[in-house]
Amino acid sequence: MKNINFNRDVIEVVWLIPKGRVSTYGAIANYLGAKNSSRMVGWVLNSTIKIPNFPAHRVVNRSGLLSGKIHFSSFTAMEELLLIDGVKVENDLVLNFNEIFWDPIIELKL
DNA sequence: ACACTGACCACTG
DNA sequence: CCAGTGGCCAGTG
Repeated sequence: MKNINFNRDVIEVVWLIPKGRVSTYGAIANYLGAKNSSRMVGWVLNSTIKIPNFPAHRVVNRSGLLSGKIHFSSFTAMEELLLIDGVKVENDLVLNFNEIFWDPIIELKL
């Protein structure tokens, strides 16, 4: 696996997303210097389903849509996990997305 | 080697 | 706001 470093970095950043906040595929890719490779972030996340307590549910797409919900154990699992975090979801959309958006480029600023 | 598929996104008109 | 387009790159058949 050539991009093992990228995989590890994605996982590392997602672990840092605080409870009650959400980030996006693009923001994480951008932070890791893989600006146009947001698809790869989703690809990495797909391999994290086996990691216990991994907060993959805190990563949504750029419009706050739960585009990854179908990859969870059940179709409601992602939304339920977000509700536990205190994040309100309606129609697979994070309601106050702009306010709780966690951008690693800003939050983990050098 | 080729074509197609994505947990995506920025740009353009 | 919406549709089209192109870029990204690991897997899969």
